Amino acid sequence: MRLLLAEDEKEMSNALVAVLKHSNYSVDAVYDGLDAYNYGISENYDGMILDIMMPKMDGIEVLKKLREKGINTPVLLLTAKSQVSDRIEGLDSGADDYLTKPFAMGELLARIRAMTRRKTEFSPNDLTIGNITLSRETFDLKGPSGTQRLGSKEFQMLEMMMVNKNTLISTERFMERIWGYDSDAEINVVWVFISYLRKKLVSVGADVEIKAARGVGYTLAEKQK
Amino acid sequence: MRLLLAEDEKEMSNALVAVLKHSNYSVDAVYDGLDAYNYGISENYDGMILDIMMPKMDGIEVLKKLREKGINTPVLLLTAKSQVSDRIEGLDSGADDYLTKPFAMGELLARIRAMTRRKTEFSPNDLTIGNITLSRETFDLKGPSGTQRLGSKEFQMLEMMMVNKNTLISTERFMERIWGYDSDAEINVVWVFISYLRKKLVSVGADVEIKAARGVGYTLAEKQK
DNA sequence: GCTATACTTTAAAGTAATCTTAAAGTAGCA
DNA sequence: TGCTACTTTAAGATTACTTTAAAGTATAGC
Repeated sequence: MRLLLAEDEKEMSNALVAVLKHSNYSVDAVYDGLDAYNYGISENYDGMILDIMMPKMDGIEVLKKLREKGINTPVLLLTAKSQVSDRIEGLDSGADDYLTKPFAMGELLARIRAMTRRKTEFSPNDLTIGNITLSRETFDLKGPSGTQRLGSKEFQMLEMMMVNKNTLISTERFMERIWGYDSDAEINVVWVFISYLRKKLVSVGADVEIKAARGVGYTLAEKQK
Repeated sequence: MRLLLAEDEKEMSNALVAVLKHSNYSVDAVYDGLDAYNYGISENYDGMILDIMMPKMDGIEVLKKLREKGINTPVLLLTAKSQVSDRIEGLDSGADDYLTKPFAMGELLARIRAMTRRKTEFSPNDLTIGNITLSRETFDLKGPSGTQRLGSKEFQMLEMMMVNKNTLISTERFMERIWGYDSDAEINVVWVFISYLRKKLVSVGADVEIKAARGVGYTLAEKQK
């Protein structure tokens, strides 16, 4: 799960990023409303956390503009004021939830889970292609000859490929979506995980394979016989 | 037993929390309808006490929305008015009971007991999975090679896992449901109790085991042979 | 009200899974 | 043939979980 966090107070932001990463989210942090909008419009996120008070453009404004553009990523608003008017305006503008500062981290996590769950409720819990099934709940990859538990990175990569079956996914897209813009991981990480995935696919007896497209990226497709 | 109390008058709320905690309930207190809804939807409670007159969303509205979402936690409504119309609407909306202010604490406690009993009446007294049985009455865990008495925390954790056999339960969910939102216990408490439980499962000769899903949570499942 | 006991929590040290990097090997293509 | 892009392996660093021990709290029986 990839989240965008827009919060201008550095300390607050850093603390939140730490907690969110710990809870298995990939997080991109931005520090003003303009960046929030620019990042948000990429549709690379499963959820966004927007502070209302921010330089350049306030959170409600960002939200309105994104909704105008047809971006319906779930949004959780953070507000320092507990004023009802702000909240109502936020919810009217298409926010999915809001939280008043100060708040407990546990509550934030619960709200994020609820928010993204509502969204993903209709997307199936198990992905199936050929003779393999990937559980979004347990990260288990099942095939005719066994089950393998995938790590978080392996899971995210395979999930992307299964959702976009037969479609080419560029190495950069993997990096952006899974490691985030600000990651300094080498490109070669993607190659390594592709290798791990192929090994696990073979070990569960999959009839699908990951094909490389030289200079471009990877595709998941059923094996030819 | 975990209760949610939604009551906007601080003094009243504090008094109720004190009495309820004294009667061995874990209590989360919220002070408006929106929070009542947000907390209630987590399904972390064995019962909810909702004041009808509350800011942002009244108790009946909260109840209706929760029932719409399929949450059937028992609800006791508190009303200052003794108007019949309110009561009828409340009961129609899926409340299990109501109480008119002012009321005696003793009566409130009795109603809560009755309400939660009705609910748990139909859930079996013994949970069985594989070759182990957990008694909800005595907190005894029985297996082929012995019996172990579980502590309250151990019991609650194992109960959750047995009810949700083969389903992953996140560490956060354990924390929320057993320790509550406002607890400041470290996450590591969960790990410690998982360890105690595993030890007791082995000692009674269980053919089920608790599997960890790194970064996510735990699952109870029958052992592979 | 004291003491023994059981239960809960914290802390810390040990273990294992996962992630990242580096480096050596292989294949496609000019 | 040689360049580049990918593949694989292995080692190290990091993180997450497991276990143990000990300190803190609550409870029951005297």
